[in-house]
This record gives sequence, C-alpha cells and structure tokens, in this order.
Amino acid sequence: MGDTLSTVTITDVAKRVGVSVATISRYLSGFTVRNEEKIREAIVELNYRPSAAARNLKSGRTGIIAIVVPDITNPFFASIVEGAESAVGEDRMILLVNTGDSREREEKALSQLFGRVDGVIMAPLTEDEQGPSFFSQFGLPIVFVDRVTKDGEKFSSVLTDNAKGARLATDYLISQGHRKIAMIGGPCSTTPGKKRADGYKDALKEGEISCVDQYFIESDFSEAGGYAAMCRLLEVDAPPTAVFVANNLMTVGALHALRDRGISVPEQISVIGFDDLEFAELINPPLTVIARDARLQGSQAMDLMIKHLNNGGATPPEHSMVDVHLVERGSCALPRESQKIRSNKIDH
Amino acid sequence: MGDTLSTVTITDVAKRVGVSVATISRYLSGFTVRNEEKIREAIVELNYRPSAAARNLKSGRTGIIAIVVPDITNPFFASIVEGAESAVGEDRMILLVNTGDSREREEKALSQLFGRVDGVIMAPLTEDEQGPSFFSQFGLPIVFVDRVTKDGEKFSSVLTDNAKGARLATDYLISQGHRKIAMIGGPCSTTPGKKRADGYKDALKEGEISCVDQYFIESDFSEAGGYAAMCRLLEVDAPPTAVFVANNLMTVGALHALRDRGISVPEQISVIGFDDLEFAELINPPLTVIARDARLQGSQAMDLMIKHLNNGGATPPEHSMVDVHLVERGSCALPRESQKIRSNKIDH
DNA sequence: AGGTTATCTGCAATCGTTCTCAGTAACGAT
DNA sequence: ATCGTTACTGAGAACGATTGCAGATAACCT
Repeated sequence: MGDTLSTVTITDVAKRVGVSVATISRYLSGFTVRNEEKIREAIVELNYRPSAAARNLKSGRTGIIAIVVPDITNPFFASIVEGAESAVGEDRMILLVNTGDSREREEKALSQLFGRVDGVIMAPLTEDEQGPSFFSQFGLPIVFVDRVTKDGEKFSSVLTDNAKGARLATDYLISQGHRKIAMIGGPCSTTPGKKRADGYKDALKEGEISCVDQYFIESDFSEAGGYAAMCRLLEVDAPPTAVFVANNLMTVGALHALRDRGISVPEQISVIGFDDLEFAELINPPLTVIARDARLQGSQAMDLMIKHLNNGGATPPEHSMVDVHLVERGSCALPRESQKIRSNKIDH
Repeated sequence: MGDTLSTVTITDVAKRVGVSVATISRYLSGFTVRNEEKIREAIVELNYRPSAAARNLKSGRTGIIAIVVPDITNPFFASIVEGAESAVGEDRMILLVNTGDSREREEKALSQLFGRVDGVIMAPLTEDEQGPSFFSQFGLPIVFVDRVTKDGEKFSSVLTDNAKGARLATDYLISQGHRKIAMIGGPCSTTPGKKRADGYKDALKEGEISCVDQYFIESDFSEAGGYAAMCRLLEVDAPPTAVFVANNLMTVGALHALRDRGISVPEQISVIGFDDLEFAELINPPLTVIARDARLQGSQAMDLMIKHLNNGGATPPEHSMVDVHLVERGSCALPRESQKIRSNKIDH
C-alpha cells in the first residue's frame, strides 16, 4: 500500500510516471494531460497528498476561515458556528477561536490569525476594538456576526433586529398590563447589549411608562450575572412585576435566583428571555422568549464571507438582518400586587 | 504607519535595517543579534508579520491542532472544545471540524486535514473507522476523546467511565425499588453507546433483575431519537417505572415526550439522564443525572496532544479516564403501579 | 507538402522562510 | 605577532508546490 511515513512529494509522483512535476501539478489543478490514468495510479500507490503549506505559500490562500466567538459553550454561539460550518463548502475549513470573554486572548488570537486564514468571521467582544481595522489594513476580509465594532459599517455584517426584539418583549409585557417592568441587560459596550436596552426604553416611552433607573440593570450576559441582577431587582423598594432578560444565560441565572427564593413564575413575577433554549419548554414554567435563527445567522455570515473571497475583495460590504419573533409559552402572566413579592421575600 | 496592503516580507525588514534576511530570521527565533533595537523598529514601522505559510513549509509544522466532534451544538461537545481550547497554549490554535453526525463529512474533513494540522483530537462517529490508521500512517498524532475506534489502544485517549456511570444510574433506580427499568441507549457502534448499555445490563444482572428486550432501545443520541424511544417504551405491555437515558439530548427528547402525553415525572415514571445540563435544575422536576467534567476531558486531551507533539512522536500512547458521579435531584422516586401510566396515556 | 493552430510538455523562477556553512571581527592568551 | 576562542554575519540552498515561457508534438486546413 505505497510508501509509509516520509512525506511523498509531487516530485516522487512525477518520477514514477516519468513526466515533469509541472504535468502532475497541472493534472491536479484540472487541466487535461496525457497520462492521466498512470498519474492517478501513481498518486494512489504512493499515497500522495499535496502539501497544503506549499500551496499556501505559492497562492497566498489557505482555504481556512476563522470564526471568533466569545463563548462556544453558549448554545447561541454554538449554533452560529454550526451554521457557518454547514455553509463552508467542500474546499474550505473553519478555524475556531474561543476568546472566553477575555480581551487579551482575543487580541492575541487575532494577531496569530494573520497569514493562517483567508478571512475572519467574528463576534467582537466589545464595540471599541481595533482588531478589525488591523485586518482590513492587510486586506483580510471580515464579516461581523451578531455584534459589530464602532466602524462596523465598513465591513459586512449579519445582525439581529435587537431593538425590535426588545420592543416586542416589552410591548408584550405592557399588553399584559405590567407597568413595573424591569430589564436585565447585557454590557452596553456590545451591540446586542446596547440595542436591546434601547428597544426596551423606547417601548416604555411609547407605552408612556416612566423609565425607573433601578429597574434597568446592566449585567454581563453570564449566568452568574443574571443571578446577581435578579437578586438586586428583588430588593428594590417597589419590585417589578415583570422582567425582560436580555440573553439566554442571564435568563437561566435569573430563574435560578427566583427558584432559590421560592418566588414562583409567572404567579409572582413574569419573565421573558431573549434567545430560545433547547429546554425552554421543559422549564417550569415553559419559558416565553424572543427567538431568532442563530444557525441562519451563521450560515449567512459564511455565505457573505465566501462571496467576498470569490470576488477578490472588490465586493462592497453588505449588511444583513435576521428577524426575531415572540415565542409565547408560560412564563408571563397578568401582574399581581407587587407587594406580595416583598412579603414573600421577607418571610424567608 | 508603515506600508499598507502589499505584503511586507522578511527581506523588506532586512533591507531597511541593512542586514541579511538570515539575521532577521535569527532575531525572530530568539538568538541575540547585533542591531536588535533597529530591527524592532523596522518591524514595527513596516508592520511586518512573518508568513505562516512559509514557516510551515520549512518547518513542517503548522501550529494548528484539529478537533473533530460530531455535533458542536451538543453542550457536552461544546464543553470538550472549550476545555481543549483552554489548554492549547500560546503558540497553537484549534481547527474545529463539526461532522454533523455524517460519515461522509467526517471522511472528507479528515482527508483535508492532512498537512494543515500537527495533530488531531477526535471523537469518532463510530468505532469502525479507518481515519485514525490513515493518520498514523503519516505519523500524525491522534488523541481520542470520549470515543475510540476499534484499534483505539494504539492511540492516546481520554474517556469517561461509561460502564460505571451506567451502573451507578441503574443501581440507583434499583435501590429505590424499581424492577421495570428501561434504558434508552445510544448507537452500540459508539464507545459510550456500547459501554453504557453494558453497564446497565451488568447492574440488572447483579440486582438479579431479568433483562427485558423491550426495555432496551438503541437510539441515536439525538433529541428526536430520545422522543421516539420514549414513545415506544410507553407502548410496551408492562411499561417501565423508570428509565435511564444514555445522553443529554435524548433525555431532553424523552422529557418532551412525557410532557406531551401528560405523564408526570417522577410520580408516574422516574427518569435519570447521562451528562448534566446547565438547566437541569430548572427543569420540572429538577433532573437527576450522571455527571462528569467534560471541560476536563477536553483539556486533558489537549495536554496529551501537546505532550506528544513536544516529544516528537516518541511517546507511547496514554489512556486517561475521567470519573463520573451521581447528581441526585428530583426526577427519580419510588415506583408506583405501572398500570397508571397506560390508562393515563389512553385517556388522551 | 507546407503552413497554421491547438494542445501538451519541461525548464526554471517564484512564494517567504529557515538553516547550514563558511567567513569575519573582536578579544584574550601565549 | 600569532593563535584559539567566542560571537556574530551573509550567501545560498532547501521546503513543495504553481505558473509563465518557449519549445515540441499532433491535428487540421488549403
């Protein structure tokens, strides 16, 4: 079954067939050559694999697209990655960078990426990054997904209609009769964090509900952050009757907090989350959420990237927006006397 | 701020400083050279980045480690990837391959990997793969994680004590007084699928409970599979009073099936899962599971890989085993008259 | 047959590094 | 002044593929 270990090169194949390396190379790139059959045989017998490194060096292309996300264990980002992977096609692969919400790791990774990949799909940690301009300086295409940086218009992006989602959630609570509506938001330094806060505030304004400072808590998109935020909300003088939580992880945290204090949802407080969970239906009560298609966001981002790559950088940036919708389940209900919550809390 | 776009090479730096490329190269690899200060300046001013492709070609190393998983949206594999990523170190990166449970994609990806990566960490789709031997033929190190192939002993691996976990689960149900204990298993062509089935059967045997064929359903580790399997179990003549579900996704599916039919857990049927879920506590009832540290599995696999890489392939394969433990929550209880389940089902 | 294409071929340069090898300068010891 | 040693340097050959160029062969037409 051919030679083992020591790498077999195009030269070996050429020698075996009795032609020049150029001919083999041409055969490999699809041109018609004379001894195709013999070449095929030789390649199989020698178990020849073209060297990716050599190809990269000559062509300047690697066939690899990086995707940079803050946290791969967040199901939302996992879906994005899966969507991107599904659209990557035959001749390219994905290099995953998980920055673990660390700015330092993100920067280091980005600097390592240059030369190893043909393009970068990224969800930047915050809006004030220099990474992207760093890349564009080198002519590496970038596509933002879910989040952008402040000079985001210059690059393609696939975002969600965050403001609409937040308005949808808030309006829904208002329509149920809630007035004391709190929000646990993400960092306002991130696109979704800011936009969702905006949507919430706009909806309140339209509903002619005054915006109480204590009702808006800027947290960090993590489960622990959601937990802490919910605890703080429960200690406000006039606790809210409903809470809009700006992402999946914080929602889980908030629900944990409520469970730990024996506060029942939706009887004592209504909860609506952003981003669906595989388990949302199984939670008690089934969780009402604003949902969107994360997988689609990922695949669209990849499609855009491939378009840029194939057009040789001449394509102007495109901006795509994935729609959101309300998934009504059982975690929101008509408001009750908010005092009940307090007494309940004090009882414990 | 230096030259733009067109790639600046080591030669440009050399010219600027007035030395040969060799000197720059040496400086870059940490040797002491004469004009270090001037070189540093030139590199910054020209914004020089060494070409990864050229380095790869010369050195034969890419600094990239592939990690191949069946499904990145499965939180378990996401954690594995995160663990691996956390242990990868400064000078290497991770290339993610998501095979989407497709044999074809797995094979294609593996063949693409050669030459692009220094090593492969993988959770093979099934135990009868040829991929690994393919790699070992080329001298590419492999580390198996969570699953192995049939010639797995020849390669390093980081597994879970699957049989122990399954025994733990089954014994727990037996200790509660259950006799009609079913199992929804994974594909027996996979390591965890087989071992967990073995553990379940062993525990029954030790408990002197006869193994009913209808109580063991071989499914596919997917949510839909878990749903279907649970439906089938409910239609058995004498339905089980308890079910051990062999992975997280199938557990979610099984719980959905039960919820859809209005069967309450644990009153009417006890459920124990394998692999913890972020949300397990929030589910109604809180889910009792066999848990293990997936993140640790990932980081151990990466540690092993790096060890192999640094030792230049001379290291003998090592096999590591991550422990499992029972997390007792609320989804298991003493058995009741199993008839109740049937009547309940017919009512609908 | 001769001329014109069309098709295929090999040579050699090239991509950006690393690394061997031979060479130079500086310095102390003799 | 000569030698040996240390510490650095530059020229140039790799690494394994792609590709422009020019030459060779075959095929076609008048």
